[in-house]
Amino acid sequence: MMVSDVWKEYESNEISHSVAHHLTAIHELMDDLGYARVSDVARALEITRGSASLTLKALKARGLVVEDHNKFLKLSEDGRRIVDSILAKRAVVRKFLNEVLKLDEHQAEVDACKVEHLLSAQTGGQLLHFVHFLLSDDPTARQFLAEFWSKLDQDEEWQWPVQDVDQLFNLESR
Amino acid sequence: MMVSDVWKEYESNEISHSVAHHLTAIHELMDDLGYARVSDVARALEITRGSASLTLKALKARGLVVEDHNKFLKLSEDGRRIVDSILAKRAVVRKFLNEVLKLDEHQAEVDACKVEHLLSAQTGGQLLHFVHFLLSDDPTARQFLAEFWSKLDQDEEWQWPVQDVDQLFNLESR
DNA sequence: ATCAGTTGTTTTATTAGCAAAACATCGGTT
DNA sequence: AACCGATGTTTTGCTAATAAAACAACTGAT
Repeated sequence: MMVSDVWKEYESNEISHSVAHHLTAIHELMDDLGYARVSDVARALEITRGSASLTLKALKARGLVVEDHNKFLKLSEDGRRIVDSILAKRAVVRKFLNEVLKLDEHQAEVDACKVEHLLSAQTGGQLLHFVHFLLSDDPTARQFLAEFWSKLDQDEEWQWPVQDVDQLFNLESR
Repeated sequence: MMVSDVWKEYESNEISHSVAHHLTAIHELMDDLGYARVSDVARALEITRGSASLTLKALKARGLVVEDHNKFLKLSEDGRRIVDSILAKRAVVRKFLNEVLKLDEHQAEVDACKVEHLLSAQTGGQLLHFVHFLLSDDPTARQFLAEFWSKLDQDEEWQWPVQDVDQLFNLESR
């Protein structure tokens, strides 16, 4: 497959990492404080008020954030839907990394946070399906996980990156 | 968990999406053409020669790319290791998305391309373990996949994003 | 030998995202 | 009334990554 067709879709993503976190910050501030102003967002993200002011101005222009009569911020309907999808993806990725792949909580959180805004809705949905079944009471799922984890313990000396991924997977050479 | 601790690690990533693709472009051009010049990289990535020239100059300064006596580019030892780890992560993510979660090949390629440079080595390694076992001949793995896929077929009307992720996973509300 | 095409670089400009600093405003204290 | 602190905005400057355009150098064909 040609690379050039695919790689530019990264930039064409409508929700950048920064935007994703400005929006989720508003969401969490509403939960925690009951309100969210420019300064609160700036504090939550540990950036200056000036930076937050500019980014949030753009988000108001895009209709994702609305401003109260007294400078209080709120997510619009569109903004709320975006935050919901991002938090859902973050939750399912974090759960998969931590509870299935057994990565420590911090690493799972960091990696989930990095990819949450990049995964397609399809990918998020399928992953949710997968993790839900995998961590369910289904005996086949239980047995599979038990065997996987026991194999993990055996192979603890295993190192990344590998040279033989292609051989391992029998990948076509493109 | 506090968000502010985590979200800034995104920018602190030493390998940006752009850098990842400049490096892998050189790798693939060496395979396909036997050589890689600035113009070849620019063509492969569909950017201007000027842009490629500047980015590659920075990569030479970082020691990831070395230049021949006659403007021919090559990956350094460090550059080669980075490309290896990126391609390995891309391959395993693509395989997981396509062959396990049953996303179509294009979607799997796009999503893998987006996250390949962001995943930690640990995450890549664990995912490789997981996918390797999941797609092996092990009867438990086979049975698990068969049951998962049959459930997928049953739930085809399923929609993303969901409102009940928390309920589904019994997530703490932070 | 000239002319055309390719190549590589540099300069200028743009966008996103940040910091830093200056500025204005508002609210409460004294 | 004067002051202080918090808030919000704007301006300036920075970096990464791009485009566009100008320029220089090399190559090959006629």
